[in-house]
Amino acid sequence: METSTTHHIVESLTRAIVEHRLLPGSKLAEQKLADHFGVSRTLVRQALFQLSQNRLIRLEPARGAFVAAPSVEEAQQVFAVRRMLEAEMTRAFAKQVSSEQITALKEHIKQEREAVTQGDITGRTELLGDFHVRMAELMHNDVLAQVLGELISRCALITLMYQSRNEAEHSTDEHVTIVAALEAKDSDLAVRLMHEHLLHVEASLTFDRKVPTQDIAMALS
Amino acid sequence: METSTTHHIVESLTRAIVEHRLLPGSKLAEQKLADHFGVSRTLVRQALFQLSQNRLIRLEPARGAFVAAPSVEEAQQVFAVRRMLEAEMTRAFAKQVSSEQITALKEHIKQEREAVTQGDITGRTELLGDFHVRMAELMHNDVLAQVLGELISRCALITLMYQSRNEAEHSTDEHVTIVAALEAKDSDLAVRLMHEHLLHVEASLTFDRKVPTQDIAMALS
DNA sequence: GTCGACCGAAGTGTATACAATTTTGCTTTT
DNA sequence: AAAAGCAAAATTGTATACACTTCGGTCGAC
Repeated sequence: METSTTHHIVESLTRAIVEHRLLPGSKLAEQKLADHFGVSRTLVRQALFQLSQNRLIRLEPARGAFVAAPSVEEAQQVFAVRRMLEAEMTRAFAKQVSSEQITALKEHIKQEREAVTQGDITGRTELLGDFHVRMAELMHNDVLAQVLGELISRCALITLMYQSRNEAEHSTDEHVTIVAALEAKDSDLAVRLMHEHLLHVEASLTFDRKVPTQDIAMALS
Repeated sequence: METSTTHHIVESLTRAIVEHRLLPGSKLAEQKLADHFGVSRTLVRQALFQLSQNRLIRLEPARGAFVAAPSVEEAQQVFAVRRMLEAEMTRAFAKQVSSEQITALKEHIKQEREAVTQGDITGRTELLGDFHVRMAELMHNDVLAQVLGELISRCALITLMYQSRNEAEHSTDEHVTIVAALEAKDSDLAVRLMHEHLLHVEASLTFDRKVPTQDIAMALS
C-alpha cells in the first residue's frame, strides 16, 4: 500500500501551503487537484487525508478540504508542549553527550546560517525546526524525534508566516549557545537556554490574521 | 469528507486488535474486511490507512495490511518520551491546581477501581491511560492531551498484552498518591511520583513474544 | 531429489462510474 | 428590492472495474 505518487502530491501541496502560495482557508477541490497532477481523485483523496492528519488542511464532511488556519491558542499550546518535552530532552541529552553529537549539531548550525544568509526562507524555517529533531535523533530515540517533528510541523504554518530574518538569526545564535552548554556538560544551563529559546520563538510570532482564498492552479503553477 | 462508516470500521478493528482477537502479524485482507462490514474496499482502505497512522497496523506496499507488533525498543522509547513529557506536565499541573481538578481526578480513579475489581481488562487499560490524558485536558491544553493520547495508544498493544490485574491495581494506587501530592500542592513530590509511576508501568511489561496469525472472520465475530 | 522458471489465483493500486449532497443562480413572492 | 424557494451544476462519498504485483504450486531441467 501507499505508493510514492501520493507522497509526491502530499509534498507538493505541503510546500505550497507552507510557502503561502495557498493561503489558509483556500478550498482544495479534488478534481482540480487531480487534473493538475494528472491522476485520479483516488490518489488526491489519499493525499488530502494524509495532509489532514498533519493538520495542514481541514476536512469538512461533504464540503471538502480547506487549508488550515491554526489558531493562536493552538500554537501556544504546541509551544507549551514543546517546552515541557524539550527541556527534559535537553537534560537527558546532556547526560549522555558525546563529541560526535556535538560535531553533528555544529554542522547542522552551519547549514542554518547558510540558509539564513542566503535568504532561503523555507529552507531556514525547516532547518531551524530540524535542529530540535536532530537532537532527538542523536539520542537514538526515534519516537521522540517523530513526536517533535509532528509538533514542529503542526505550527509550521504559523512559524513560517511570521518569522522575520532577524528572528531566524537570533534562533541560530541561541542554538549555538545551547550546543556550547551541552559541550560543557552544563545540563542545567542547557535546559534553561532551551526553555528560554522556545519562549523567544513563541514570543517572536506576531499573531496577525491574514485574508484567505487563492487560486489553486496559480499557486501550484 | 470522512464519514462515520469508516470510523466504525476503525473502532471495530481497534477493539479487535487491542483485545487480541487479532494477533500481531495477522494479515488484514481488504476484500475480506469489506465483506465482513458490508462495504466496498474503498472504505476499508480508508480505515486501514487511519489505523496505520495510529501504528496499530503496518502497511506494506503491494503486500497489504498486518496487525502491528510493536518492538520492545519502541515501547521503551515511548515510555522515555512519556516520562519527559508527563514529569513537566505534572509540575505545570501542580502550579495551577484547583479543587475542581482534584475532584475530577478522584472521580476518574473511582472508575478505574471499578473496572479493575470487575475484571474489565480492556476498560481498565483504557481508563488507566485516560488518567494521564485527563490531566492534560484539565489543564486546558488540547494539544498536550492529544499527543499524550497518541503516545499511550501507540503502545496500547504492548501494555494490554502484558498487564496483570495486580499491576493494574498498583497503577491505580499510584494514581491516588499522585493526586494526593497534587492536592497538597507538593509539586516536587508529584513530579517524582509520576516519574516513578511511569518507570513502574514500563518495568511491569514483560516483553515476551507471542505467535502471530489468526482468522479475521472469527476475530470480528 | 532439489532448484528454478512459469502459470494461475489472489490481492493490492488506480481509475472510473454512479449516488448523494452541497452550492449556485435564477425565479418567484411579498 | 430583498428574501425565500427551487432546479441545475458542481462536488463529495461510495462502489465497481480493470491493471499490475505478489504468492503458491506444478512442471521441467539438471
